[in-house]
Amino acid sequence: MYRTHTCGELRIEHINNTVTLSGWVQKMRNLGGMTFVDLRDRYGLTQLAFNMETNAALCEQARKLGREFVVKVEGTVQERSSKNPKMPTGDIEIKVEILSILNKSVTPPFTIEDETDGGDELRMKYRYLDLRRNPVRKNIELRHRMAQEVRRYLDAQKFIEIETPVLIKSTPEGARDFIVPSRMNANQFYALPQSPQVFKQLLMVAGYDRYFQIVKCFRDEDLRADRQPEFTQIDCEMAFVEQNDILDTFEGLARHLFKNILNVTLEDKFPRMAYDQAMTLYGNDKPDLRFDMKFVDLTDLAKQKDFVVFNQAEYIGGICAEGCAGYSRKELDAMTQFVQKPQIGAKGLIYVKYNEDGSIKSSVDKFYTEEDLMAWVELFKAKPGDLLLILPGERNKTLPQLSELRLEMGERLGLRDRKKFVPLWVVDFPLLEWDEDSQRFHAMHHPFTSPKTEDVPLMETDPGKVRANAYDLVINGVEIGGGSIRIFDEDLQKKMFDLLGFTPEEAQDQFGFLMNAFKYGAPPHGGVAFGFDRWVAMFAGIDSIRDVIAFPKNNSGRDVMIDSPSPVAQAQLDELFLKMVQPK
RNA sequence: GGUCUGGUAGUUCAGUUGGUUAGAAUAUCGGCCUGUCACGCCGAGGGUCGCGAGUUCGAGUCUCGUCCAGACCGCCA
Repeated sequence: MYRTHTCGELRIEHINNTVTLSGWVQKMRNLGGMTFVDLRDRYGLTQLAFNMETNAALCEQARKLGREFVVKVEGTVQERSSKNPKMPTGDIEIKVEILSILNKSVTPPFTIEDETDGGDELRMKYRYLDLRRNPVRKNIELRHRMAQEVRRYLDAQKFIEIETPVLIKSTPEGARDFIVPSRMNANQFYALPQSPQVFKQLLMVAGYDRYFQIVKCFRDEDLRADRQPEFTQIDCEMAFVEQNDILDTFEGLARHLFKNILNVTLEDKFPRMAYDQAMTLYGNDKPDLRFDMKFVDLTDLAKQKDFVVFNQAEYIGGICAEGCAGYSRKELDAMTQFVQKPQIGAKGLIYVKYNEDGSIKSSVDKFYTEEDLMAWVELFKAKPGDLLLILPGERNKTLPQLSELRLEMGERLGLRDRKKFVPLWVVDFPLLEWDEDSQRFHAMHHPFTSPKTEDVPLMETDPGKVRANAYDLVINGVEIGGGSIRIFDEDLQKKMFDLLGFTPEEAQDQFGFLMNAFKYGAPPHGGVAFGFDRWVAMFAGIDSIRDVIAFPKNNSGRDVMIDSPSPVAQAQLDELFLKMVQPK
């Protein structure tokens, strides 16, 4: 037998018990006459004590252990003569009687400690060692508990978990597909799913009216800290529901997870905000509502004087940064540089200081009187001591720039508290967005999203104005999930494909199976998918989803541990009728 | 596809206007030490300065190219 207990469970009440423990050598402390060894497993640390006086041979053996050796010990639990209140097992130690080395270890390339000395790259290469560290293990365990709670909640709501295929068909819409060549079907390819979208809709047609799956999805696009080529969704679909039924059901899921994992009670009804309003007030379709700082539209008021920068601007908007009137020239310059970064791209930043003493100082004093500026201050509802930050320009460029500025100010003012959680449903997304490159409309959500009934006539006259029955769940400015009520009518779906620029033949070729299915009694249905990795990262209080994935890929989509992707043998290529081409 | 930052001991980093033998901490190894738990003390080994070219009497340092890593933009229905 390898163990009677884990390394995390022995306490003072186990004194005099004879126990067997197995684990890894975390640390050795050789004091000469005595040697202490910290033994580690998933559950904790237990101190092993060896004494030269009582058993010299055993103590000599213990001194030869190295970091990360795997050992089994048998011995007696004894009370420590000097206890360690920082450790759960700090009151006891094992007086070892038998020590067996189960496996040796070479010296690990970095220290297996909470604060490791290893850099990211090295820890990725030796991920199996990094996973031994507490902070990483905690994230993986958190992920497990969240997955279990998702299943518990959805099962109680009569959802059933159904697996869908991974080798499916490539479709032109959306992200780039990963493709898999077929050996048995020469020159034909499977694609890995970007999501199980069409399968879950087919399950609705099949009458499985509440489906879910915690499932891998694949998108061959460039990566970020919060994006991986393969990622996990909580994928859900319901039949015989309207938008509100879905929002209520999944608000329930969110509340369940927050309560059972973080012990955070969220409000009973999540606020809902139309997409247009989110863009106007926050310049962003996923506003962070942990703080207010709404945009104020200054366009009309500011255009009354001889200031050409404003008079030429389509839109002038600003935010009120509370208590920032005391900002120095240096701080204001830093803010200006922030909005001028290429990623943000504003030309400049205008400020108005509403000082504590009621006086006003601005960067546009030459063009506006104190009375003019006082009218701005009133429009912003600013208090003495506040600072107005204003950006002019094209509306659809300035709103996102102002959003970046708002988030930066929120950060500087400490308003983005990681312990605070503010959920929001953003609803009424546009059905389509115009794509300049291809000179056609793209589906903003996906091609199966239903337009709002009252907007259907606009599909003929002004497709860009059509709103969709689509919604995103946003928490703290992070898009946690999104979904829509689907089209379940064959004719409407055809019209949608037509708007997206598919010929009837192309639509039939790509999505014929779905439209055929709709001929056989498709129920009204809709669903939602949550980015599970992002949700776990948020609960873990971190920004990178890599830290909540056991074996993540790097920036370039490589797994540096197994070194993939990698070339394959010529014979494999031949079997698949593939030929290599040298990249330019 | 683009912008920016970085690459020096096993590891994390420092390295001055371009100038002697490239340092520190930690890890590793050896010695001492009977209550440590970031043990302590003494000592030792450990470097193609990512790679290639160039400028120079002289390059870790400057220039160009290249590879790798990270962040961001484009992209991601």
